[in-house]
Amino acid sequence: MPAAMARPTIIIDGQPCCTPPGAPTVSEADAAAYAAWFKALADPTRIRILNLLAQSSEPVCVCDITDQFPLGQPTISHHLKVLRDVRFVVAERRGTFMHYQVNQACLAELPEAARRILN
Amino acid sequence: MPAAMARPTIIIDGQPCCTPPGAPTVSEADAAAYAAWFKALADPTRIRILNLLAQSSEPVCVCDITDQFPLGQPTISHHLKVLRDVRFVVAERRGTFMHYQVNQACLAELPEAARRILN
DNA sequence: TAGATCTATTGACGTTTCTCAATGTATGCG
DNA sequence: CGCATACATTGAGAAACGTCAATAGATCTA
Repeated sequence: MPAAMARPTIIIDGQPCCTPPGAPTVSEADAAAYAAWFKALADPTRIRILNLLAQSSEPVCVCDITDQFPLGQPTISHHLKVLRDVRFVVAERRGTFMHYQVNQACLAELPEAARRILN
Repeated sequence: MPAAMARPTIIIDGQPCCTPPGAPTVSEADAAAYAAWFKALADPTRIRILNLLAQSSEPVCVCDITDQFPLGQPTISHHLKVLRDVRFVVAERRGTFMHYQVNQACLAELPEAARRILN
């Protein structure tokens, strides 16, 4: 609130500044965790990688993902690591191939997070 | 897909590499737009600012927001601008005060975006 | 008009992010 | 074993981000 005066005395246009809000209900730790989730989604390529994986009923190998983007294999591998770190995708080996698929369970927690933030 | 061989001939552990996925259904433009939304949420402070605003039935002035965080006023102002730019919050003047509130309509589009990405 | 207050903008600095080229690792095959 | 293939990691460079101090703009009051 404005530091200069005690609150109830501030009147502007017949209205007080505002009733002071309480502290956020989401803790700093939770906010950091949610931000990490959203950060993983904050890149167009990762959005489209998720979209591509979500369309396939079977796990998809890295080379087939790479084929769909004008980016090098290390870059795709980097994005997949970001998505893996927040568990939005899971990987499985088959021979020399790595097969990726979306982790529905983890992504399903997003709306619940949004609800907690906005409640 | 692997460049070295034609697909049907690849057999590893009795399994082909994988059936090639189609292109992403989300366009580059849409992915960029969604990424911009998530980017606005990809910071703990902005998460908590939204959370704070969502708790208040009335619009909240900047000074009352600033009071809740160990950050300077320009930094809070910057975060509010980021949230304004994607319309997650709206602002209104009352005298010298700016009053912010969440834009429920805009935030309500997020689950729909998630559905389109993961469909 | 002059001063005070609230908020926004600018410029700078360090950190993080995205991308690529080069290299490393793991697995399978001959 | 040695080679080939698929993927991961490292390091570097450019761009974007978060933060602050300083300044500017906008509005009210006297």
